[in-house]
Amino acid sequence: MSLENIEKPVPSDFIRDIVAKHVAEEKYPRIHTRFPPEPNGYLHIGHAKSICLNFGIAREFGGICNLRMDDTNPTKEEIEYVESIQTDVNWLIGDWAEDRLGLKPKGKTPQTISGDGKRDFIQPAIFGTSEAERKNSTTPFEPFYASDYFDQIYDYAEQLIEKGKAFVCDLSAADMELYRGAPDRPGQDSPFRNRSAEENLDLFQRMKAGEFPDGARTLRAKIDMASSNVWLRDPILYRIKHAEHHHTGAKWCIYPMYDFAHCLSDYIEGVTHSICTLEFEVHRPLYDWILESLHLPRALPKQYEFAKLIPSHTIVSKRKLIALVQDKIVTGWDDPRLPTISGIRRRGVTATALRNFAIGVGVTKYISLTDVAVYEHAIREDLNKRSLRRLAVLRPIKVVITNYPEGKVEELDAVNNPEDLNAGKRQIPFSRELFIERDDFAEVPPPKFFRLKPGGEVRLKYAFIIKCDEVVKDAAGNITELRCTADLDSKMGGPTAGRKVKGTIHWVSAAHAIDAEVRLYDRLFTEAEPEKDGRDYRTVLNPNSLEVITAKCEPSLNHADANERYQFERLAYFTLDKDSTPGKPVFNRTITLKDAWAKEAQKG
RNA sequence: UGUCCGAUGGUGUAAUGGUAACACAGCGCCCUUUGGAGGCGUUAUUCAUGGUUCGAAUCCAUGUCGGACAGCCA
Repeated sequence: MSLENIEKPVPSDFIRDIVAKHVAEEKYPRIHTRFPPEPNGYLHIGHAKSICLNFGIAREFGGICNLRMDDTNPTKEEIEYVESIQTDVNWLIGDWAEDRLGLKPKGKTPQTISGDGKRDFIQPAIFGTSEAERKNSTTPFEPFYASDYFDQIYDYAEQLIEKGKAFVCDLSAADMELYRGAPDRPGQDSPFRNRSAEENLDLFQRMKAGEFPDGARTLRAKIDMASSNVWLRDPILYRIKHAEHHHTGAKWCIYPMYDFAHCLSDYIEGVTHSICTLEFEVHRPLYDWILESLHLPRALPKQYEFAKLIPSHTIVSKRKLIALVQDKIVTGWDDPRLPTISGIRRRGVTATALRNFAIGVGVTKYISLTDVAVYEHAIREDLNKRSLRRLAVLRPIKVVITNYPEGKVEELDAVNNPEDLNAGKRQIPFSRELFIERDDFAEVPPPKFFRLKPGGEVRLKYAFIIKCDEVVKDAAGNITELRCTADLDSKMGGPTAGRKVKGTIHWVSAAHAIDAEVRLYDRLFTEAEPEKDGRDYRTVLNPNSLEVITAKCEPSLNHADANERYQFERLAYFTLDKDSTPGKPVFNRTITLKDAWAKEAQKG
């Protein structure tokens, strides 16, 4: 079984309970969910939860999950985002749910079916393929687009007008706000509410034909201006926007609103369970009203809502993320400190780890703050199992082994991954002059310091036990070199190999070490809730969220593989960054190892 | 002073009228050629009040607190 396929027990939550019940009742021929982002920004960790929920359900119940661009507002959406969304979704679902991904042949628009003298629109999904198969296929696939249904949605709007359930309204935006009332105060009917179906049809067609400027008129549902639910107070279905659309070009100058387009898109695609976040709870009656008013021939989709993921020590709102990029607080959408999926990926977090986290937080209707420590645990748990161990010294100090011959080099065996012996071994060169970590030596050791100290002994990982004989300093009193003697019998297999010394430290041979740029990433914010009580998140930025250093690495790291994950022993997990060039590797620190000594040292 | 939704250890979730459990975090111990990983142990929980019931985290009522909703955004 591959690492990717090691999964936690199947989760259970209130939505899955509902789905399981529907499966038992055979309510639908097949469970069909969808993940419907608006292509107006990059996907982030919150979307990851939604992706895992929707694809997870498809996977557990033998269903399909469509990827759909919810692109009904041309002024906010761009192709760049459409592409990044596809990349991120494919990466996240990987071989976990790739065969549940519902797509369609490129360019395909809904079929029209006539039965009982009634039109019906259907946009079926193709699924059951792997990403590799799709790439090699002669027929290109693409995600679904709400904008592919503009003709059908327009048709539905006319049907509503004919039924007397929608009207063209000439109220200005300001007047409409006045007429809407407030949550605790009823609204008033629009003076245009009782236009005839013929007049409405004519006006709506002229809206489509481009006769009116932006904002001049809207198409509104005729529901109830006195409803306690503001979303039922004759909500806008269509607005005029003379704007080019990234997918439909200049074809339209009227665009449906989210509420009108979404439920109908779900219906056209045969979605059974339309899962969204809690803020849409109050929209649900409208979702149902539109579908029921149209008297559609097939089973209607139902909307279910869950609480979105709010991770601590970060921000997730699209607007704020854009600000971080624009203010150059981070380097771009894929900055490894960002909670965007592209940033998370670049940081070195695996799709498996992100999924385990996103699934592990559970699905409820309670709005909670998820401690970033839970996320970090999921990353470490995954990386511990898969990462290749390597020796690297971040902040070097020179050590000379005085009883080791000058010019001698020996290759020592080192295990690649103690958690997976199949990962094999490699050899590391050892010689007279080494680098060890500055923090691993203390001239005046604090209590419980297990590392190198004057007159003390420590184990060099995979090598000898050494003893510090002399501390060499420059004129300013800075330590420049440690002179040590090795117990030459103490290496693996040697007579004194079993000798117990309290500490084991990492090292590299000075002559053989390669330099690598290492980017040490940390949390972007120092506070769990950067914007708590309306505070400006800029006041709680972590000044140390990125530190760039040059590290001394064992030679094998010259051939580091971008698809691998590495643990620099005793330090942290790293992955190769895309900025690497041949001979000049750049490593990103994904997450530190747990550091029990740091905790202990803090107590003292 | 409207409608809807919610409340279980420090945090996040489970228990679907029948012993309040799991994970993270914390603390302690064991083990360790990573102060990692692993193992063992431990601290700590049902918003309040009333009701129904043999029995309530679960059902009902009232209250308290928190959230969502008044874009021609999604």
